[in-house]
Amino acid sequence: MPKSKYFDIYTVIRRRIEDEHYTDMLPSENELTLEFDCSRNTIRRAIQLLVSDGYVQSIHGKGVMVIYTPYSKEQYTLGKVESFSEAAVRNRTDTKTQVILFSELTVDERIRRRTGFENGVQIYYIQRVRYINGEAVIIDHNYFLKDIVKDLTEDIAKGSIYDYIENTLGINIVTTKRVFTVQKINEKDEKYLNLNGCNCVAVVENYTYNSDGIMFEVTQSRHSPTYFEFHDVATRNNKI
Amino acid sequence: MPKSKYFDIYTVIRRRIEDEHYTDMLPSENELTLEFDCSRNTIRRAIQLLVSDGYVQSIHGKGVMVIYTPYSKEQYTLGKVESFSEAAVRNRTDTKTQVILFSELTVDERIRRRTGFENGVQIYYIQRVRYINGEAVIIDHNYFLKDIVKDLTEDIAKGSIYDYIENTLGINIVTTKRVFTVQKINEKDEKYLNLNGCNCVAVVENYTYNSDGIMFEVTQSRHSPTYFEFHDVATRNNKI
DNA sequence: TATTGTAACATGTTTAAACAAGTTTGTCAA
DNA sequence: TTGACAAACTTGTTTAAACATGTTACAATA
Repeated sequence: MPKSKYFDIYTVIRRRIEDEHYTDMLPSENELTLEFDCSRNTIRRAIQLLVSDGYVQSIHGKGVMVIYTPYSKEQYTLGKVESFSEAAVRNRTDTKTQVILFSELTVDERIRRRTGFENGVQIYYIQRVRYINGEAVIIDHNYFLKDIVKDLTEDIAKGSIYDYIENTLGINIVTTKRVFTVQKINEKDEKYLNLNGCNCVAVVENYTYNSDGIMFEVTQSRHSPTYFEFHDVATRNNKI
Repeated sequence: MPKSKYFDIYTVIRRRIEDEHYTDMLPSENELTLEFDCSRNTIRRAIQLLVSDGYVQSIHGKGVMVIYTPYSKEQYTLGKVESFSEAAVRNRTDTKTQVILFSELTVDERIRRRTGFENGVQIYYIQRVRYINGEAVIIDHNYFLKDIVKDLTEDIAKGSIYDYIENTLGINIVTTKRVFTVQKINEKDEKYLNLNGCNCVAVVENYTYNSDGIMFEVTQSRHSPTYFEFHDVATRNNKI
């Protein structure tokens, strides 16, 4: 559904920045309004997206400055809400997934504390090892609400569960809350991951909400430090 | 400068969510428009900020759902663009800063590759150890453009450089790009930090831009895993 | 009873206009 | 030459209106 005008404009301008067509400043909002034949508000909305991507920065009274810098060496970047497979595809890497546990169970007190799901709810609990270029780099612990992610199978888990969720089930993923920590390795990390002598892993806890505002997934991803790299852009609200 | 209406409204609603005055859904945009005596657009702008905070999620045709969950155990959270001292103050922790290197130098090829600053530019290079509740938990390597961060002294570095930058120099920090990795410890980490047996540190590289769009600071913060916790909210753009 | 349709509500997109406020530049006066 | 000032730009905030689209609930219909 390529519906909205502002998103199309955003895409065009973003591409131009990546192609270094714009390097110093964007054309003024009025000029862009003329080029894209739309209102100033629509242009401003597109620019807002570029700001939150860290591509440009608006300067009151002067214009919109391009601050985009292409990343060079990254191997694996979770930029937005994206799955392992998506990121791998984007980075054109060879990937494989090994399911080491596929279970269905009922949330008890221990799992409730870990995930935030309510006691008594039915869930899938899956453990998977992720390989990039033949190296084991991530162990995922997935908890899915059975009510929402219906009829999950081990076979699906071998591929992309996100693809199944979005394209087969038609669930929209809207918000993801993440918590990053660094933790000492446990036995499974040691058994499966290529750790290169590290005794710690990068841990990303994901809490994913669908378009009904229901948190239907909790995932803990334990990354071998070697391949872990995460990018983020923050903009400050300068008002009191 | 508490100028804008939408930001005030955002602050009020955010407070109400934190106080659990709103738990399931926000009032509709039309109701909020009446209460705050403003246009619908202004309400929508306030809600937009709450969405990017991960406090609420809009559901087309239904309403705006509250998905706020208070954090419980966090010790140290860099939620936005905030300095060590700010975060510490927010979390009401005892902090101390020890300056272990204060130098002024010219960017050479090695520093250029590390920071992205141009060759020949004058910078401050500072190393600092940060203590929380008496424990050494972070080593900061700061690089500041001398042209912009003028007259920095070791004395200022002992306190909050960000306070000096913002309040004394009047520089506005707008955008920060961050890269997270996990790296093996080096000699300085081992010498200064409380590592609790970990042989890795959480590394956050900060690239900070002022309101002129100039990147004037590059900082590498090396965190002891024990105290490191980072929160993030991502929202997905569902358009093609 | 079950289904359909519709009205009333919700958020999403787009336009237009007006004014506020910061920056740049050229002109005019000292 | 220098300084002051105003005009012409820039982005920032706010309002108003119209229409699109998704959801809910209720009433009419089969």
